[in-house]
Amino acid sequence: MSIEITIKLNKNLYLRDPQSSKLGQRIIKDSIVLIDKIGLEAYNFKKLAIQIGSTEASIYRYFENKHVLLIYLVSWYWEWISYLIDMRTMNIESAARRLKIIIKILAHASKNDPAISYVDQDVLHRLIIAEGTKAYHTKAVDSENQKGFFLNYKQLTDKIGKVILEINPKFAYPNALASNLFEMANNHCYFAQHLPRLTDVNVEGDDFSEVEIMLRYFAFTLIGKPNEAR
Amino acid sequence: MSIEITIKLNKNLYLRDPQSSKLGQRIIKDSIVLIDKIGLEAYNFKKLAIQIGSTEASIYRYFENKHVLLIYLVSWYWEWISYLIDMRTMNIESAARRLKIIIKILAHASKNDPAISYVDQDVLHRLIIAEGTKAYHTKAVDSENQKGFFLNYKQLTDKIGKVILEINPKFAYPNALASNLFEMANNHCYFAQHLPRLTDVNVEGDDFSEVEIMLRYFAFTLIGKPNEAR
DNA sequence: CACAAAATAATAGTATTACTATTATTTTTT
DNA sequence: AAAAAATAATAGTAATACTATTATTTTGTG
Repeated sequence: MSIEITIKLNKNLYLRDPQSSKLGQRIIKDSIVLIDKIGLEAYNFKKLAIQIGSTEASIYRYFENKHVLLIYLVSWYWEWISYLIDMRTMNIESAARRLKIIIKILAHASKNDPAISYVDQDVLHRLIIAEGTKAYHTKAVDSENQKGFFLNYKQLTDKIGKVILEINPKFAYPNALASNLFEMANNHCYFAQHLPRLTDVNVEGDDFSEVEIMLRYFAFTLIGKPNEAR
Repeated sequence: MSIEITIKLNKNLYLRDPQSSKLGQRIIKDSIVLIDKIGLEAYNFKKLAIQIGSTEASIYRYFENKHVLLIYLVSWYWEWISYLIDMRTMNIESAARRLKIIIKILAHASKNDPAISYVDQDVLHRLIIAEGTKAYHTKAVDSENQKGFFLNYKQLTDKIGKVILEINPKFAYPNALASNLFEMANNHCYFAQHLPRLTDVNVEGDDFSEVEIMLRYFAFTLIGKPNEAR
């Protein structure tokens, strides 16, 4: 017996719910692994079909195309981070302490949560770092936004922004700082590994603690409670 | 009579120097316009060839593929920003004043400089905002990095980082802040226009002054000279 | 200015990609 | 056990991302 947590996403993101069947779950699971392995540009439904022993046509009955599938994966990540924040900040009075926990989650994306078996969260984290922003950097942002494709990111930003405002109700840029912490977390993990001159932090293996420390310094210095900065 | 400024880029970025011929210059000029218009994904050398009344094969003699061409355009932008920084901060003693000028340049990417006729800088700025990060978010980052494809970004980061250190030699994250100011400038222009809930700034038309004010606030608060923050 | 060399254009062709359609087979539901 | 739904197998199309070949035009040099 075990608890399965299911992340529910906007119905516009898929044609058939991939969580509702074995094949659907394999599409998600193996897409994450395959995109991580060969990159979004080289990835396609043909290769995925071969990987999971199915056919292109069957995959197309779940997702319109690989771009929407990417948005599905990214949304899944946004929603999962949101869930982790709720779990781990529950019952904590101090907003500053809650923000520290949030920053830890953003930087480490946490180790695999066995409650969600059909997604390898570490690999997904790598994928988000490498390909995440492509989800919303597209000519169709506005129409996709109208369909609610980016709602999970907005809600996550709201959530973090509200904690920031709790710490300092006069802070002028709660949402900008919130989304920037998310973007920075991903960017500086990537920079440390591939373009180290663009950052000052080191990442050894999957130890992102320097990123976490930097984000904490940035956040608390900006919000203006210097005594909380450590 | 007039002065023409030419931006020289890493020779690995092209097969034949596009600045050396009419056709090459049209490839650059029209690529910027076409990518801005239809987006990087829909853009290809066939459409570009039709646009400039040439052929695919001719374009392939200048650039290996559209990805490398994108890196060329982004490098051009990085180098141009570097040039603008040099020009406009020349002879200014105060590092803080120099940083303010840098932030203004990052946010506005300046209006068209008639000294460079074959690139529409406003359109290029839009392109960088929308597609810029795709240049280095690719499976081949490491090998492309070795070929020096991202040198201009690193040099720009260095340059800004040094000014930051001049203001506060004890600041621990000069390069991270530098690259983050660059990324934030682009991101928040984009967010304000397409995903406003991810930011707190407004952008009306091409007036990015709120982005500039926010970046100034972030930078000077972090660097730690609060009296300079305005 | 004439000729060689280089660049470009025209044309054609290939393998892969991003799909759609049709029908057969298997699985699920009732 | 029959009906409905999902999947697999197969085939096909238009577009993409190139490469190759040859003809034509432009440019550079003696």
